[in-house]
Amino acid sequence: MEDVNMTKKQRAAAAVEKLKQLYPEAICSLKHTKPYELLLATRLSAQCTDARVNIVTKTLFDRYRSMEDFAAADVDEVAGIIRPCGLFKTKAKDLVGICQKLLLDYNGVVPDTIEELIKLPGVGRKTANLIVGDVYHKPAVVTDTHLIRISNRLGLVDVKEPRKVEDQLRKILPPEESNDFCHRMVHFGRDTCRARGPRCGECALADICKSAGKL
DNA sequence: ATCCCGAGGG
DNA sequence: CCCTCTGGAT
Repeated sequence: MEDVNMTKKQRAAAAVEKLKQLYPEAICSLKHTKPYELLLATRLSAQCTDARVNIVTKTLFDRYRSMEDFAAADVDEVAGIIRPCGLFKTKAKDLVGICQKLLLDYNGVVPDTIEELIKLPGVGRKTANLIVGDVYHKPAVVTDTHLIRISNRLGLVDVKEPRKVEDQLRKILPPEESNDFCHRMVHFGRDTCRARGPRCGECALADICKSAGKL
């Protein structure tokens, strides 16, 4: 059974190892060929499955082949293409605005810090962390809905606000492990530790989980 | 009905 | 803190 005396750091270390076994490769499931494409795909992923984002970006990245193409794009036309992803008016404005600002203020290079990335329209800390981690291979904590839910269930954190979850996880995760850990948590959340109906009976982390058998 | 790898504005 | 943006899958 779960050891109630485990510290959060010990629990985190155990979760890191178990998830490595479950998901040897920590894959980002958003298809892309360039950093700015990953940035746009991540913006599209809000309230939308990655599978659908990948269907839409296949058409989108074929229609607009460069940052310059996006910067000059008609927002309504972009909105028409990305409609199935939801929130399409805001997202369309953001995609065009992101590329315009990248060209104007960053010489067409996607910035490598959270502080600069969140200055781009529609880019918050979740998206910024994903870019910092996946493109620049720096320590990142990608606080998507899965990470927040599972971190609370496991007992790694005791807060819901994305910013606080990020800060608490930074304190207990080895920096070199945090990015892959976040990717694995997403897969774990889809497969086992689901929002509703978590499959505790077949969960490999039940023995280190604060909520095992209580959901 | 509720959820999906959110962000911005009030 | 709250609300809104939004379509699609379950």
